[in-house]
Amino acid sequence: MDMTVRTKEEVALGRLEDAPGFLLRMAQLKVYEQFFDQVGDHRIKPGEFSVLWVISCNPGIRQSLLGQRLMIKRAHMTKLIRALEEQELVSRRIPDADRRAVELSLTTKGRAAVEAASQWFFAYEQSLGANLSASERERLIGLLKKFIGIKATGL
Amino acid sequence: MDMTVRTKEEVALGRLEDAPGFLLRMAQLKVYEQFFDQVGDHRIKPGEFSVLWVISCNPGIRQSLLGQRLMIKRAHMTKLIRALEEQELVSRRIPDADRRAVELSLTTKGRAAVEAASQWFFAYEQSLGANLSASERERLIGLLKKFIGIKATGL
DNA sequence: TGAAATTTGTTTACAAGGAAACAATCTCCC
DNA sequence: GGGAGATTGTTTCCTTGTAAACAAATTTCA
Repeated sequence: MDMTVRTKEEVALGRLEDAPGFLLRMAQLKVYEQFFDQVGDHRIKPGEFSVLWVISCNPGIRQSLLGQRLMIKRAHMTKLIRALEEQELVSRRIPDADRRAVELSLTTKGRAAVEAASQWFFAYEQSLGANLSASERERLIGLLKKFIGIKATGL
Repeated sequence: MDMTVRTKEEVALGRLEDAPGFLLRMAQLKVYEQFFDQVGDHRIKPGEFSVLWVISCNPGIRQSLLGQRLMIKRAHMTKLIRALEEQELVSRRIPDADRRAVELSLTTKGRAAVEAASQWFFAYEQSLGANLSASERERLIGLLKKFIGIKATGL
């Protein structure tokens, strides 16, 4: 006799199976996996894209505010912005009103990069959740927005 | 006149606001933040707990299978298991049937640790999504399960 | 005013996690 | 049987992200 499990589907998860934190982690890992399958690695990564996108939506946004909104810690944001600056996608400006702060904008090259990347980025986002029906997908998006505290319109 | 945003809520996200991959990332970051606020850092981390828990649900499970189920890469699993072994929570056994493989079980100490940790772990999981109604929370759990490919019972 | 406390960003040192190359073992198929 | 190829786990190196200490500027408030 042999009690050991053999396939991934046979592995018992017990109560973990209904734990939202665990499920969110698994969902995010699956999304990342799908990203590398689909988009490959020779382009802007999702994290970088979100930073560029939000700067393009909010020109002159302060680094600290951008970090708060995207839940990126200050130390990491410094590195991200430096990397984007070295690629000449982002420009930094110290405002006179507060000389500790940094205001971020896209360069011309940065705007072009966001324009190009948003094509495949949103196509990839659209492809996520293909195993859900359209209404389930909408409902998931609405619930996630509410979960993280973005006003869920309608739902 | 001054066009710059000042508070987190004013930051425009544009189309990103409806991108499931982005929302999942934000949700997971929020969960992690809440974990450290609530549980503190002097205990087992969520990732470690999930490994211990799944071993306890599937005694003798092979390392590779555990990794597949929890979407943990082999290289990282090696480190995790070694750390747990050094804490004498997990024991490794090379089966005769396949001497490449490793079968994992909990030690007595490991079983006690899971028993104790599951108290606060599931309480913490229960506290997630407190800003959702009970039915919304259930629906979110069901949709996440379907999203990641665990059979969603009912929903 | 002017010292104490706060905010903003940077630096440094570290933890979590992944990719690629590797060694050992096992499976397949001639 | 025995080689080609696949699987399993480990090691090494690298990327991503965090924590803590710090410097500079700003705000608070006696």
